[in-house]
Amino acid sequence: MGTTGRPRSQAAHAAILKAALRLVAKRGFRAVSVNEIAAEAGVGKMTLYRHWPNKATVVMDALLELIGAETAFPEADSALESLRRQLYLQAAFFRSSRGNLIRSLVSEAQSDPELATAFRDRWLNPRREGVRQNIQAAISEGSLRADFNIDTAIDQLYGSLYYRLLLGSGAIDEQFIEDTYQQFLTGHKARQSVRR
Amino acid sequence: MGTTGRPRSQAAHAAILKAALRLVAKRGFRAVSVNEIAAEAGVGKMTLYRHWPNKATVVMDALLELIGAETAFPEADSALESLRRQLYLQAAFFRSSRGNLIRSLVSEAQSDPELATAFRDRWLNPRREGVRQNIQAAISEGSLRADFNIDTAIDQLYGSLYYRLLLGSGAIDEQFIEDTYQQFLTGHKARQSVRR
Amino acid sequence: MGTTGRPRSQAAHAAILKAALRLVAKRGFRAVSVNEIAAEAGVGKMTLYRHWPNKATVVMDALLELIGAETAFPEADSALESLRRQLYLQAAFFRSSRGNLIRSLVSEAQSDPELATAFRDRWLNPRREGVRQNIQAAISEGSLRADFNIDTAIDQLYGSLYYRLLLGSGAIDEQFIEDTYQQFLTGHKARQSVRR
Amino acid sequence: MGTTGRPRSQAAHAAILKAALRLVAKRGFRAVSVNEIAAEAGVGKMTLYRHWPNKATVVMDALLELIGAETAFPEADSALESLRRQLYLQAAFFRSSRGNLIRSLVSEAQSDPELATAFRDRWLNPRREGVRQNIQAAISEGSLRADFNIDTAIDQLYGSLYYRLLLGSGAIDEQFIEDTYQQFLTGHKARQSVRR
DNA sequence: CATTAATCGAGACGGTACGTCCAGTCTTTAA
DNA sequence: TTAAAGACTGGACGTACCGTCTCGATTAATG
Repeated sequence: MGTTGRPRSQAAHAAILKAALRLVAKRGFRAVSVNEIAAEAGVGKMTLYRHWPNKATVVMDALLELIGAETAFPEADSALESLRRQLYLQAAFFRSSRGNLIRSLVSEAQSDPELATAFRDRWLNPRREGVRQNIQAAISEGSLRADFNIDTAIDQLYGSLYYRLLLGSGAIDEQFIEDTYQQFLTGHKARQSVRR
Repeated sequence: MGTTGRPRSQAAHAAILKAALRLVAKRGFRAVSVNEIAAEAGVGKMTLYRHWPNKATVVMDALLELIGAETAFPEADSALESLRRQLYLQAAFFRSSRGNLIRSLVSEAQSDPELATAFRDRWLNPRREGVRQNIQAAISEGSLRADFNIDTAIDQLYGSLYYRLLLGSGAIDEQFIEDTYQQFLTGHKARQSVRR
Repeated sequence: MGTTGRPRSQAAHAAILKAALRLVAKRGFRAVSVNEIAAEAGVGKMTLYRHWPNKATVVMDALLELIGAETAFPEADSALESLRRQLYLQAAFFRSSRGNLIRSLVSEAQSDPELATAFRDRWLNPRREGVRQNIQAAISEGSLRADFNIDTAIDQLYGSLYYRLLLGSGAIDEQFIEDTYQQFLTGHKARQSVRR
Repeated sequence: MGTTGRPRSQAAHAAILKAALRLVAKRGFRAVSVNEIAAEAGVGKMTLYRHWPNKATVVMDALLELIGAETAFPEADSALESLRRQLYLQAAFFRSSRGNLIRSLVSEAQSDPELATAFRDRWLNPRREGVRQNIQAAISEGSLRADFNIDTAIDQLYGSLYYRLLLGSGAIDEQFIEDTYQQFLTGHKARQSVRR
């Protein structure tokens, strides 16, 4: 009777994501074909398309499932310190070959509105939400002022990281991150003393 | 010496740039084919490929030759005011359909290192240089401090604009620009009073 | 082994041959593009190139698969009579629009050695072999002498048909065929009387 | 009358024909581009097109002007012997690399009716006329019968040469030519004794 | 001897076809 | 049923070459 071969499916799912991650991180989205991803995963092309509607979505999921946790908010003594450490984490991620996934997806999103929406909804906004909560915690802690537009602040904080990732105008190194963090702090810290 | 033979047609050159600009601004880079650009320009495909090595460089040149001057630095009473107005100008450009050229080129540059280099050398860096000179003028005028990394400051200033253009996380409206400018000012103004 | 995967579509194969035959017979080889053949067949260009390496081999196969049988040897009371009838058959074929296929292939073969070989091996030689066997049968029947070079005789017999097809120096009509046949007979018949 | 201006260069004319002959004989018509011919002749492409309307016509003229005389009728004691020697001459020409000119022109003529007409009118028919006159001389001399269709006889005589040239079914060697000549003789000689 | 006007070499032009490539869909056999 | 394999349609790409056009520079015959 016909209930065979199902457990293979999850293995295929994982293998495809892993292959996509590896190939795109190494060679970039455009240089990698769907056939290659399927072959690298030891899978038929149809299996890939049964799980995802197109190449971009595979890479999107690879990003979320395999390295989404890499940029989670680290624990720290204060909300501000947590924010700062996350900035360093994000920078390390952008510097690594995995930064290619972000570059690829942003690139494709320019001509694929659905991907753009998915990238915002599934990658960008969750991370922004984390930042927002952290900022609000810092406000509650009295470290930051309360009278600024948080969305704009987040754009200013992370915009320069994406800028350097996508435009390659400079290294995303510790000095750059520290300067960026300090600039954010200068603009938004509460009037009285803020440690560090 | 290349002094013989029929000279390259400036009319064809210009027609191709104009067609590329129009089509890419309207429909986006990927949706426009080289054939379409050539047809729209009333030109053979080989002529296009004789003038440029690929579609991306055509659009690059269209950006530089046709709208490069649009974002030049406007005159103003002070260096700071000039900087602020240029920010508004850039924002207006990004909001317009021509913003598609920037989105397209940054997108393609992710998989085309030569284009990436060309975009930095021919578009980004000249504009950054303008900003840098303006900032230095503002420092000379005593409006800004002198002890910060100018490159980093420029990335913070323009990074959020490119971020919103490419990620679509929010409108590049006047409020956003004003906030961004003020944040820059807060972080870098000279200790004593700065108007506006 | 090549036992997996979707098999090549016989329908596409047949549709391409039919389209090629129709278009080339009507308009000639050079005037027909690969795109047209594919479109007429309702097929993607890649399918055509997956089945054949170029336009010429498609037409070659169309000739062989669709009209190869048209010039088969007809039954007759004697070997000589069979030979004569085949000559008439070939002439009718050359006069028809399908003669364009032969003209096209011979034309292309002048600049395509592989095609030339294929045309000889797959079209010319099998037919020559048929003629040779027929001639040998006629020799056995005592209608023809046995002391002539058969290859040369075949060239003399069919050469003038191809000559008129390719050079257009005169009609390939019944009179011409009859004269050609009689000339062959005069030169090669057995010494004693052979009627017609 | 507009008889002023720089006269056309006879040197250029000759150089082009010579280049065309050399290149086409060596590499074939299709493999040689007009640019190459012009370059080889040390001439601009426009000069070539001012003298001839297209590539095929150049080669046609090269054939006629440079090697037309090669196949002229040789003197001989009898009309028949002259005919036979011309056959050997033609065969030698076909065997040489210059046979490529004939192959090229016949090939192109299949898709170029004007060229086909020109080839018949300027190459084929003059030679056929020579053969016809020779045959008629042989008839007058009493060596050949008078009751056959001369055009058909010519086709039979030369058809097999063109056949071997174009189809490559066998060598155009002395044996072949001799057999072909004898076959013609057998079919058309006068009833009484004919020498050789 | 200067003028004149068509020619010259060089090479860009419009147009058309070619053969390649890949995305996303479909179709077979095997398990 | 689902998987792997790979053929399918569709459409863009970049190349090649034809025959035409446009330069600045020649070159004979005319005036």
